[in-house]
Amino acid sequence: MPQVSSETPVVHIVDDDESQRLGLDSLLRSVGLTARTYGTTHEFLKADRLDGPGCIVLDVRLPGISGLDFQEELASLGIRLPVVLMTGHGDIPMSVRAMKAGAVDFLSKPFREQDMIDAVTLALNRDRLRRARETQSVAVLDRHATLSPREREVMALVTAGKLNKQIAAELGLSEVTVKIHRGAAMRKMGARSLADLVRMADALKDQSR
Amino acid sequence: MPQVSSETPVVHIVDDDESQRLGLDSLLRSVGLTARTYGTTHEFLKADRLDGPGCIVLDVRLPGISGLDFQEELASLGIRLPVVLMTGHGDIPMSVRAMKAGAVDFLSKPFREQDMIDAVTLALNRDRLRRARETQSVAVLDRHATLSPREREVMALVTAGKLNKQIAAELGLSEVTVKIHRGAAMRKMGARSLADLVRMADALKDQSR
DNA sequence: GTTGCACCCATACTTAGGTGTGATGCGATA
DNA sequence: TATCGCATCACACCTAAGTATGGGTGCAAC
Repeated sequence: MPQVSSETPVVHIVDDDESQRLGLDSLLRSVGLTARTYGTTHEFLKADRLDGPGCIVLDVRLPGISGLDFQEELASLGIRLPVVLMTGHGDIPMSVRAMKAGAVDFLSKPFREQDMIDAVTLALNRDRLRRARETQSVAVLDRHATLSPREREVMALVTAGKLNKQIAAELGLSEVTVKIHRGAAMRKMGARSLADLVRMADALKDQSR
Repeated sequence: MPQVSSETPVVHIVDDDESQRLGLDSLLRSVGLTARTYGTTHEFLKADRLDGPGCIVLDVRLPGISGLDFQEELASLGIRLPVVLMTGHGDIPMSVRAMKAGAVDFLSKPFREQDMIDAVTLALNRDRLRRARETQSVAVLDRHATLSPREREVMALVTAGKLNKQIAAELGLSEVTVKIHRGAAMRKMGARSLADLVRMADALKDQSR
């Protein structure tokens, strides 16, 4: 039996039809993937490890809420797992809406098993990529949070390409003080060069967008 | 009559049905947009100003080639105008394929006029954004092309955060020489600070990807 | 063969960046 | 109240960066 560490990606299957759930579950297990099944979105949201690696396979027709609406709700909840949608009674506007909202794929039932496996594989890859980027920039964000307000201010101006002298004038400080804050920013951010710091500053901007 | 300068975005309509073409043309004109119509992809590809701002409204069923295939062909031809697809006999897999390939929207005929207008507006906005980014990084690319091989080499190491001393050692040069190349790179690239240069170097990397 | 360009370097000098010592004041918290 | 983090600055010192002067080579185009 494969070990399920917190690093093992989980495929979350949300479908109100139990036989569909079981079928999908065994399909994904047959290719070595780990799956969890849920009959409702509520049940899914109560589950843990939603912040771990994985993806979601979501039926469009669910009790109480449309899978499409739920897809948008996930975003506002900060759950950024890639979503694969499936439906038995879909139409083109539905699929277009789903894809616009960032779905990895939109499969009509009955689908070919290989199509589902491909979609899930793609979704997991996309998640892995996002996570890799995320861990990098979260580390930067954490370090940036340890800066004092002044240090942040100086860092912003330094990475904007200003000279210590100009920064001092702009903030009404002496040049020495700027150098001190600048040095502290470099140290706290773990930047080994100005180029490093510039890239971190840009990563912070991307983060906030 | 509105003036059509090279800055006016053009909506390229590709549809083999003439009445459809005319209808779309007048719809778009009614909201102040400039449109061109084509009965075949061939006719479209012979047109000029395909590198100007605009977007493409493409019927899926075309003589000789599927609109979906043509969408992919456009990419390989380097034509990066956003594409809005429409069809009278579409299905979900078609729409999903189109959206995966980057289509702005996929409309089933008959569509609501407002939906087409919205799609085209979105497409034009997307094009405007891409163009703005593009002109920036193309300018950087041009300037980078004026650097001598050594200057490029030094720029790469500088923007990697290395000290002149380290660069000199790595390239087997004296530190003065490195400074000269470095200064030349800054001048030719139009960088007013090291931070500037670092961002340009990163833009170059993005470009190549 | 001269002209132009890329490339290289030494010396000398100026400005910018970085650090350490030592000191002051402020506000929050233990 | 004492201590800690933050912010501030002066003085001194060192390294790094940038520029100018002046000179050298090799290569390719005209």
